[in-house]
Parts: sequence; C-alpha cells; structure tokens
Amino acid sequence: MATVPPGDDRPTPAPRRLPDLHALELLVAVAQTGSLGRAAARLGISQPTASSRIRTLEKRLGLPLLQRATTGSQLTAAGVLVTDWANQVLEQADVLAEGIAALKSQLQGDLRIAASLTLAEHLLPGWLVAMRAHYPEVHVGLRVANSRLVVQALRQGEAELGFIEGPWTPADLQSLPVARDRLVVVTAPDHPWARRRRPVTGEELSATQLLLREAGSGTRETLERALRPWHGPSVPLLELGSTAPLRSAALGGAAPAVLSDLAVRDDLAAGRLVETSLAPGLDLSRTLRAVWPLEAELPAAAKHLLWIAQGGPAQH
Amino acid sequence: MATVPPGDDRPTPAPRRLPDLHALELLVAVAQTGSLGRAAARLGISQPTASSRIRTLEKRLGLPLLQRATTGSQLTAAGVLVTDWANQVLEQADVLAEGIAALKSQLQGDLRIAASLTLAEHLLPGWLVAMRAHYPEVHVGLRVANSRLVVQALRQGEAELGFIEGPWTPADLQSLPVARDRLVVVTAPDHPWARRRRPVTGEELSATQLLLREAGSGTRETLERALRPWHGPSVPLLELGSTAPLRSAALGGAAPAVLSDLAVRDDLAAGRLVETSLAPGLDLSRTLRAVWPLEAELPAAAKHLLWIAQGGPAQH
DNA sequence: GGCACGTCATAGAGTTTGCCTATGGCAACA
DNA sequence: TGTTGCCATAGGCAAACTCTATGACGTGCC
Repeated sequence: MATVPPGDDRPTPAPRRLPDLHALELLVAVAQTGSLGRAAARLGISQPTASSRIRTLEKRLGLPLLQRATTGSQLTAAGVLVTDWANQVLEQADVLAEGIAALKSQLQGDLRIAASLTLAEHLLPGWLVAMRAHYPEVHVGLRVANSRLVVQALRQGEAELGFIEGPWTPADLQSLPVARDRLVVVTAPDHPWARRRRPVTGEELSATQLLLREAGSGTRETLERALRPWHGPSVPLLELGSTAPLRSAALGGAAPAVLSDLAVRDDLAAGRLVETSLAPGLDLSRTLRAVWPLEAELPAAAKHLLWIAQGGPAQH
Repeated sequence: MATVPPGDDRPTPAPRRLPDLHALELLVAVAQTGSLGRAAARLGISQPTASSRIRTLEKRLGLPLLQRATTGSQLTAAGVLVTDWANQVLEQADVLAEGIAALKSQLQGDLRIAASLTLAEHLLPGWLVAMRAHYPEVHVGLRVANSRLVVQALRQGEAELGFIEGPWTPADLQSLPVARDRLVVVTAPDHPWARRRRPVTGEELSATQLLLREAGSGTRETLERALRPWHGPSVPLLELGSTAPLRSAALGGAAPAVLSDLAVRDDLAAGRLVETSLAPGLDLSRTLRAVWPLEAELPAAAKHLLWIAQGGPAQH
C-alpha cells in the first residue's frame, strides 16, 4: 500500500483571498446585459441586491468596475480585465461542477462513461462542459476504473463509452485515439538533474531511485515497459498510491519523479518543477483512446463528445 | 466609437451552481495535511468549523469526500477527483487575485509593469502567480496601455518592465520575444465557412464583411498590414471596442470575426467557434515582446518573470 | 491493562451577513 | 413636461456562519 507522508506541514502558502463567485458571476452578467437590473433578473435576484453586491466587490478589490449611468452600466477599463479573469475562474468552476455531476450519476446517466483515472481527472470534465453546450439535457454518468475494468463495463453493458490509456485495444471493441499522454521525469528546480543538459538515458533512469506510482498502475506499467531493455526501474525511493502526493514529494526535491505530463503541466509552466529531457531511445508516451462496443451505434451526444475529444474542428 | 449591442438577452445560460471556494480550499488543505484539525489550523479557523464545512460540502455534492478515522482523514476516490478539480479552480482564482493586486498597485509597486491589453488580459497574471512562488514579497504594479504608451512609460521611468505586441522595437530599449500571438478568423459552427475545406485567401478575406476591433487597435493594425497586398479589409459589418462583445457577435453567427487566438482558445477547443484556415501567403501572427530600458539592470524578480514568460526551463 | 493523546462530532449561543420590499433621485426621450 | 427606464438608499427580517465547550472513539505507549 502507499506510504503517505504523515503530516505535510511544509511552507505555509500565503493565505489567499478568495473571490466571491456570486459577485463575479453577476459582474459577467452585467457586462453582457449592460444593466445591473437585467443582470439581476437573469440571476434571479433583486436589483438592489445586485447593486450592493457589485459595490461590495468594488470595495473589496479597491477598484471601480462599473461606470453607472441612468442609461445602464458599462465596464470600466479595470472592469474589462477583471471580468475576463473572472470568466476563467467561472469556467473552471463549470468543469468542477460537470465533473461532480457526472461522478454523482455514476451508474444512472443517460450516457454512461467509464474512464481511467488520468482521463477522468484531467480531460473528461472539460470535454463534458463543451458537450453540454449542444446537449444540455443529457445526463452523464462517470465511473472511474482502470483500463481492464473499463473494458469489462463496456462488455457488460454498464457503460456506453469508455476511455482508456495504453496500447492495448480488445478486438471486440471499436476504438479511436483521442489524445496522447507523455510520462515525464520531473525534479524540483534545485535538484542536480534540473541543471543537466545531457538527456537522461534508459540506463541511467533504470539505475536511479525514483518517486513512482504503485506497481500495477498504468503509469508504472508504462515506465516498466519502456525500461524493459534495461531490466526495468530500480527499487523506488518512495512508492505512492496517487498522483498528488507524488507531485508533492517531487516538489520537496528528494528525487526525480515519473508521472503524467497532464498532472504537472502547470508546475512545469510555472517553473515549480523542471522536466528532464530523455534520450531518444526512451519513449514514455502512450495513447489515450475512446472505446465502445463494436455492434453499438453511439448516441449523438457521445459522437459529439468524441469530436470534441479529438480536438474538435481543427486538430491542434 | 464602438457600437455595443443594446441589451444582450440571448439564450439564458443554464443557471450554474457555484461551488464554495472556502470549502474547496479546506478540502485541499485536508488532503495535504491528512487531518481536519491541522487543515483548520492552517486556514485559521476552528476545527468544528472545518468539520461542518466539509460535511456541508459533501451534502451539497452528494458525494463522500473524506474517510474519517481517529488517526486522521483521507480522501475517498471521489475526493481525489474533486480535490484535483478544485485545485484548478483555486489556481484560476489565484490568477484573478494576482491580476487584481497588480492592477490595484498600478503605479506604486516594487516592480512596475506596463503591458498591452492582450498580454495583461491573457498571459501576465498567470506569469505573476508563478513568480510569486519565488518572490512572495515583491509587489507588482500593472498598468495597461497600448504599445506606444508602454514604451513611453519605460522611457520616463514610470515602469521597469514592459510587454508589447507588434514587430516594432525602439532602439533605446532592450527586448526579448516571449510569445507569439496568432490572429484567427473564427465563425460559429453553423456558418458556411465552418464547413469549407479550402483555406481562405487574402483576396477573399479582404472582400468579406467581417466583425472587427476598432481602427487603431493592435489587432486591427495587424490585420490591415497583413491584408495590405489586397488593399486592406473591406468595411466591417460591425466594429467593436473590445474583445468580449466581438466574441459574442461571432458566437451569434452573423459573420466571421478576426481576433486573437488567446481570446477564443477555449471556444475553439470546445467547438463553440470554428477556426477558418488561411492560405499560406496570409500571415496574421505577431510577436509579443518584453521590453526594458537599455541601461537598466533588471531586478531579480523581473528576470525570473522573463524566464517564466519565455516558457521556463523547457520551451514547449 | 490502563492512561494519555490525537482524532472527529455535537450542541448551543451570539453575531454577522445577506436578502427583499419600498422608496427616492436622476437623466433621457417623447 | 410627463414618462420611462436606470441606479442608490433605508429598514426589517431571516438565515448562515462561527466560536467555545464538551463528548466519543481508537491508537499507542508505558
């Protein structure tokens, strides 16, 4: 079983001031309707409440957001920026809400999806949000399981659509690649590997004590397959049951960690973690696929979901 | 001046259920500390309050998030997913907070930045969040202005660092390209251009009535320069003063719109908008640059910011 | 085996926050 | 000049939230 760090009391992150999402939502509505009153109506609150909320928001931020007139209200320059940032927050909130709704429906949805953890965590909710624009009535049920169980769920008619990782595609299922996932070797910025220029070879990697997911996980399997020519990875320094503590350990800087690019993309962009380049012969990428029963005709919503998952109209 | 749609009462977006950010933050803290009590202490609230908050959250979501024991609390399977999604929301909230803080400081920061609208809107706050991890004490002041005014602010010592768009780099400033910005031609998915396969030529584009930003804006200038061989764009169907209503109009489907890829990236990924491919001769991209005075030595925080803006350790 | 420690849950009191209705002032337009 | 939207203010009510104090439960140590 995973060894979880007993109590992680590391550097207290500066206490963050959380925004009031209701106020942000209102601000966006005002921007769109051009009037506090109409925005209030859209959100189902009274006009004075809206007025007060925005005023409180302005006071808390210390910025004027609206230019009020008897003809309506318009965003100020600061308001434009804040509204834009607010929209990003609300969009993520939608992703969260969509994920939760799907998770809650689990087995009862109109469209039942079974997905591996990586996909369910990092990609699927976003796709569901996009799908909702076209199929607002479809209730999605999401079940999270490893690849083997996903396939089993499809065969037993417990799900209409599945998402799995890995090369493996059973013959009795249709499949469509939807994305790729790279495993990356990451270290804290102060780890020696962060400064090295020479790519890490398979031999080196297999000789290094790493931070890894537990045996049996898809991530671990991919690594083991890639390192098979060098007789697999050595005994891990630490073996963890899920991605989050693994990421924490890597941030701590003890050793290089191997995990999905999707899980640390933000950390890499922000420079909190550094990716170690790999020698050409070392391929840690894998394909993420949608799978569904051969004989089944996918419902329209599912087809649309696949279209989105593939990258929509323009494959980037 | 821009013509703003008088009152946009279009399709009422389904009322969204907004999450309680305080509860999400607490959940993340519990995941990290492994205990409700420690998490409460970290957030400066009492333990019963924490207990109650999480319980309320679980009730509202209809999902068990924590497995409580006398030794502490661990995330359930659902809790892992929710925590992950919650982290994304909180990260966007940080971006918002960082942007607001910088906007509020305006002229008083330790590090005063002047940036064009596109950069300030879509890129800079994220960079600032990343910077804060290493320089928590640095107060950033952000001033938003067009490229000419940014340069002027640097010359007059009113800012230490600037970010501008466009090819233009004055000789008395140092500059460093930090990103590229593509203008894209987008339509609603039901517009004829969404289905065409042949790329749009400069001739076609210049003959089409488009949705455009107002004359004088950086976006408009870039388009005009690119279409100069075809004598510039024709009279716009609608001319708008900022990006948001332009995007709305494009979603409405009246005509193709030309705007920054950064502003519609999400819409493209979600299939709400479709990008029209352009003929090879038609280049609507531009470089986004950091600029600062020749003689000046950049403060360490600014150097770090540039490092992040460039894509950090690994240029993706 | 018993005691101490840490965990989480419950109860009750006090305070704050937020909402709505009703009203007033102001500018634009007919 | 009257009418119609818009926003701001005031007052009263209700709900939500927080804290302190306490209880119950399992673990681990002596």
